Amino acid sequence: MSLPHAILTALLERPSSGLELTRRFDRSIGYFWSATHQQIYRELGRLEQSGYIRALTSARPARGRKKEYEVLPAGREELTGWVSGREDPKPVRDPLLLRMRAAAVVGTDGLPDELRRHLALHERQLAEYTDIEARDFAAEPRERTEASGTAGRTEADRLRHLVLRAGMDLERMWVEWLTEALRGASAAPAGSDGP
Amino acid sequence: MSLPHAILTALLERPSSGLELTRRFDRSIGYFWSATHQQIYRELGRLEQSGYIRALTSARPARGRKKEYEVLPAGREELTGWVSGREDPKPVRDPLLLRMRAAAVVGTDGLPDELRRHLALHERQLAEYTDIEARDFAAEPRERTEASGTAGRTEADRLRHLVLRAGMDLERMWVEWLTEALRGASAAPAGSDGP
DNA sequence: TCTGCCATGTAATATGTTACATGATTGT
DNA sequence: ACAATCATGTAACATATTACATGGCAGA
Repeated sequence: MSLPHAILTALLERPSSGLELTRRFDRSIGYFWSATHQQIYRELGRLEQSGYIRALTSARPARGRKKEYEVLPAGREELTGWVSGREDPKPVRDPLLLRMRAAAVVGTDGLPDELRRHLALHERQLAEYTDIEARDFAAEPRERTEASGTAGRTEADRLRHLVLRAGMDLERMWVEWLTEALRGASAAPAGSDGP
Repeated sequence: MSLPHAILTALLERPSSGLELTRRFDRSIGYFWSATHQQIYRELGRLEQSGYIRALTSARPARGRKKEYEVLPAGREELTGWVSGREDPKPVRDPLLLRMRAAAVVGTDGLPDELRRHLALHERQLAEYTDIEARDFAAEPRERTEASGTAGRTEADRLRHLVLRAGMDLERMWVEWLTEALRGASAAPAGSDGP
């Protein structure tokens, strides 16, 4: 049940239309919660029906017309409740790990290439995050000098920075793990599960 | 499309009934690919219809009767092809990160407790993996001395060990990240997003 | 025979993915 | 007029989750 809350968060940060939301789910928000435009439109309809959000701009429900949404008080309450609630971390579900386990049974044919490919992808993602950090969180969290605006903004920045750091830590973890995995693989490139 | 391959892998490692598979998906395999018994039974039916697996034991299709499955050659081929194919890593999708981003907007009320709870869970999971490693992969991968059986078994062990290491690395990453997140949170325990 | 557990399954719902359809706007 | 693009949507399907139903078997 996270998609509606992801949308509420995005709309609180800035009221948007469906397509604008879709674009943001391809960038900042999408770095830790992805969604397609079909999901977003469907969910916008539900959120509106539940009284959590409201459409601005025009009373015409025309098809090709831009429709902006904003969050209503009930939506903000719902989100606040969700943030403070409990939700266990979901168990890992990673197809690549599954494929390695399968390779232990049917042989590693073609796997090393795939590992190299994934390594490159994760390195690229890490580089992207590093750029974002340099741009959006340049200095280290200074100890809240009087020059840094309201205390609220500082705390919000700390949280957003933490989220980005999690993304970076994850990418780094995969880069290191894949590097280690390939170190052993190069010695035995082909399938070698015996007869 | 990973669940059928997870099941094929599990059945190749050892022919099993649906319930036995369910149990294994709660332990070893479940550490990187979880599934409920409903998913498993449904998928077993499909795999049988596709000619990838076959039911052993008895011709009686009775309801409460145990039914063991084994993988057919076509199933092994399907799995081999999947291992060597391409599949991009899925973008991260983590509710906790989403909640932190939401907390940056609506306040961090109740979050630190939840972070502590997650920290404890990840520490426990890491400890469990550490136990498994000590039990199943005690010695470091010796350089394939003549005493270590067939070369194939050694390679398979290396792969299984790598998968476990990925799980450990992930847990460690979360433990460190949550610890860091909590270091800053204790100073400002309540919601503080300002007016 | 009753209780508890093993084992397999159905049904309903929620969520996510893929392909396609339709109208509006802008530039040529 | 036409093409390209913006913008919102429908439909069909695939996958995952939750709750419940049914039968078999073993022991008190």
